[in-house]
Amino acid sequence: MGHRASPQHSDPRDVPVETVFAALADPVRLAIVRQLAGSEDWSRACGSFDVPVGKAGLSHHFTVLREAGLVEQRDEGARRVNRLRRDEVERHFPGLWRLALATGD
Amino acid sequence: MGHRASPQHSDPRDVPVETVFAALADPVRLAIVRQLAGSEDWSRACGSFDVPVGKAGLSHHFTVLREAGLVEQRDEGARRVNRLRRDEVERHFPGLWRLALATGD
DNA sequence: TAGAGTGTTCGATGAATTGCGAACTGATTC
DNA sequence: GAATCAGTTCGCAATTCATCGAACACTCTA
Repeated sequence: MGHRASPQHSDPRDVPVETVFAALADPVRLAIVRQLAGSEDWSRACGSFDVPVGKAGLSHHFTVLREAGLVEQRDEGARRVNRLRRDEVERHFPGLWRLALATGD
Repeated sequence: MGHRASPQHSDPRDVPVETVFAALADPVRLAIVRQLAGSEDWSRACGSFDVPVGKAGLSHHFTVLREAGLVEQRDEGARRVNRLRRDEVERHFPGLWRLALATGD
């Protein structure tokens, strides 16, 4: 029977810019966001990212990204798949993706 | 005799974007930056900002802002005056000021 | 030169963050 | 149904961060 509780999301319009900056200030979360940016929407499960933390830490980082309004998650069978909220975030924080995703060469 | 040691600055081009995000993720530092943005260059001494921290904390926050390449400081007599590095930062992190200075209404 | 003003540094403290392993839930597969 | 896979939650240790008061250094003024 039971469903799994759907993850709780924030609307980017309700998120203060400090929260967005704090979310992206962590190297693990920035790596997640960058890998997500190079992937198709809903194509990546949480465990599929190349980051140096265990799954408990990973779960925490996705919570932070969700609450910052940067990532959306959806359950798909046993897996939880992700997408970057490209358009909503770009509308409310124009230029943020350009900054966050720049390689910094 | 003795001079006072000039503050040490980072070139915005050498600063990773995580560091910039971390600097701006703190509400006190964001308030400083916003007040600085509304002031003429070199017109504001460190102690002139309306933020709810003592001077020890204030000194720390200015160090963080300097090392993030966001603020420049210069000694002027007994006072240390500040300016926002508007152009250099805008060149290397285009759109950052627009994000950081937006009122979020 | 004594005092006031401005800002830095030090040491301590408390809070928040990050990380891990273990136990747990739900979904899939055998 | 049993084993497995994906992810969450809990409890804990380690680290970092923000903050304060006190002591210090430097500059200006009286």
